[in-house]
Amino acid sequence: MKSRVQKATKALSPKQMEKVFSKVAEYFSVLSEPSRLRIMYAVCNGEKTVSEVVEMCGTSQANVSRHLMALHKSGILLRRKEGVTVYYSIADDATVEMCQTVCTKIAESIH
Amino acid sequence: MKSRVQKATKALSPKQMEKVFSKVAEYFSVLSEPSRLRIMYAVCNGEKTVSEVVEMCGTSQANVSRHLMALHKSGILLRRKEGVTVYYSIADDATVEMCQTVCTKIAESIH
DNA sequence: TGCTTATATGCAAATATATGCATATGTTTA
DNA sequence: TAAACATATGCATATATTTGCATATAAGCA
Repeated sequence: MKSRVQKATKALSPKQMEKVFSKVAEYFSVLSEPSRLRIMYAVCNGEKTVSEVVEMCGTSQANVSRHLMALHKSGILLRRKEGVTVYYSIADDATVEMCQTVCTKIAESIH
Repeated sequence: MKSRVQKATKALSPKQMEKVFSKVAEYFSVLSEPSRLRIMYAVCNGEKTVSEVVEMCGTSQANVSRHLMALHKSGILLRRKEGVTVYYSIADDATVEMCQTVCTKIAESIH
């Protein structure tokens, strides 16, 4: 009997597998920076403007902007422009839930 | 009412939060390389030796060894030595399930 | 002891990534 | 149109990461 992972990927050719691995790696890569996790934490309670995130995170505007853009380009955040202001929000709750699961597990192990 | 993420981290000081973010980032970082995901895929069906993984992945022995070690040090893989041979296996099914969830989502979006 | 096999590691080169600083873009208001 | 404000981006630099190659370590066997 095949494993769950094999089931999930059984229809894929080796070349397609490579593509999946590379995309999945990209996805995790976006979440592999403390600065971006801080930003995720700021945004995960509801839509925020760039300035709001800057204030919440205490990093430079340029940096926050770039990270928000990266999170958006990877599909993790939605981006909405209203006049001069740009709002970012969670695109997919699954990502937040995943982060929360990992955070909780690690937070517990810190005590 | 607080969000789930806030609940999960409400007891933590800013300094502890930083520590959590940095550890979580590290965790995702380990999964953010196609080579390591390939290795995870090779190992996720059951314990494998380094040589077996080398053969399955078609990468150099040095690389596979290093990646396996990284996965082990981050707590994702278990490591068991028997004579000259070293066996690696999944330490925590949660990680594999998470990878599988992400893989499936991305594999679907490839068609 | 010497040889073979399995695994790990040191080092250097190539490549990627994050950051700060300055500045561009684009929108609103006077 | 000019000035003010919000956001994005180009460039240089610092830092980290991956990889290949050679070699170390360590166990088993002749």
